[in-house]
Amino acid sequence: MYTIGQVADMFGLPVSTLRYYDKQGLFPELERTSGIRRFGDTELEALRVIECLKKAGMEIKDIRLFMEWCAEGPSTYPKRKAMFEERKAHIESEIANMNRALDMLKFKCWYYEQAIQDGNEDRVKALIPDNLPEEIKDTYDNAHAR
Amino acid sequence: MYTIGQVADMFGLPVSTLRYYDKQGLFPELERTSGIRRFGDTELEALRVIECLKKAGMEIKDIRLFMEWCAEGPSTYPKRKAMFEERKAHIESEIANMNRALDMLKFKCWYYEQAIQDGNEDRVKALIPDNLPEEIKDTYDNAHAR
DNA sequence: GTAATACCTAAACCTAACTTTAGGTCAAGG
DNA sequence: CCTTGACCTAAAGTTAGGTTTAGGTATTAC
Repeated sequence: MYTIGQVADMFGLPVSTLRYYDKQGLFPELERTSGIRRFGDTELEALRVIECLKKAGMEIKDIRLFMEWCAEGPSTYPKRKAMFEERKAHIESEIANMNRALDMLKFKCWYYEQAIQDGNEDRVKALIPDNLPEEIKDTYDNAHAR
Repeated sequence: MYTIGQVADMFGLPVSTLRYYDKQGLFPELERTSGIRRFGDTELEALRVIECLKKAGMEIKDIRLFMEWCAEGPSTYPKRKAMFEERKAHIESEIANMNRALDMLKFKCWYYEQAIQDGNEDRVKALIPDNLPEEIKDTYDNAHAR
């Protein structure tokens, strides 16, 4: 059994965050001795799950929901799977978006590299082909391939 | 020249958002006739830039900074490039993080798929190799490769 | 002539996930 | 005895990027 301060040190989290998680119902089994929180294995495991699911961009209310489903037993396997499938699809589309943004940024870096060399944007502007430079300028590769 | 409502329709943005951008100093050249905003080519171009940089996760204050640098001329090319380089590095590390989260989610989906088939988690738990199941369980591929 | 629109402002509200503050209990150390 | 430090609570504050509201003007439609 650990105090809140010990757990905070173990996980590198502020004490206030742990109290906040508790308030959000993320430690439903948490015990207290004369008002003081006592963190046991259940809570440490819960914290590991929380850290993991937060990395996947899950909101606290969803994490709580997931934990409730875990407590309910095997009948909630499909719900839990559906939650992760939905998260997976979401993350995949976010990754795709970020890759598009990344192409744009690569283009911008290349563009300013040229502009710095030339002292103006005239040549680099002329280099951009008119055919593909719409929104997402992955024009970088095109321009770069010259 | 367009009114705020026309621009809102053109970009599919709420009028309130355009007024908010204006308040944040994103249309420094914006003209008014008797109090009413008149959006010209400069502002439409600014909006295109804004949409583009927002997709790259840039904050409004950084977008404003970028626009100020653009107005200052060629001497700010290095600053602008540095800003994009920093963004690029940031996005790249975010993509790496999300790929790690994605591996975890794939594992979770696979895990619950097995659990649903078995009606319990006993077999699937036993399937997870002890060697690699630490934080980021890309164990999915390992377990799946059996 | 009045009702619906489109525009304007300032200021309050919203969400998420915390953090900070103010005020209080309790045990150990000097 | 009294100060320091760890714990507690409730409530207010923070941040970003808007959105909503309340209140006002001006034009157009019937």
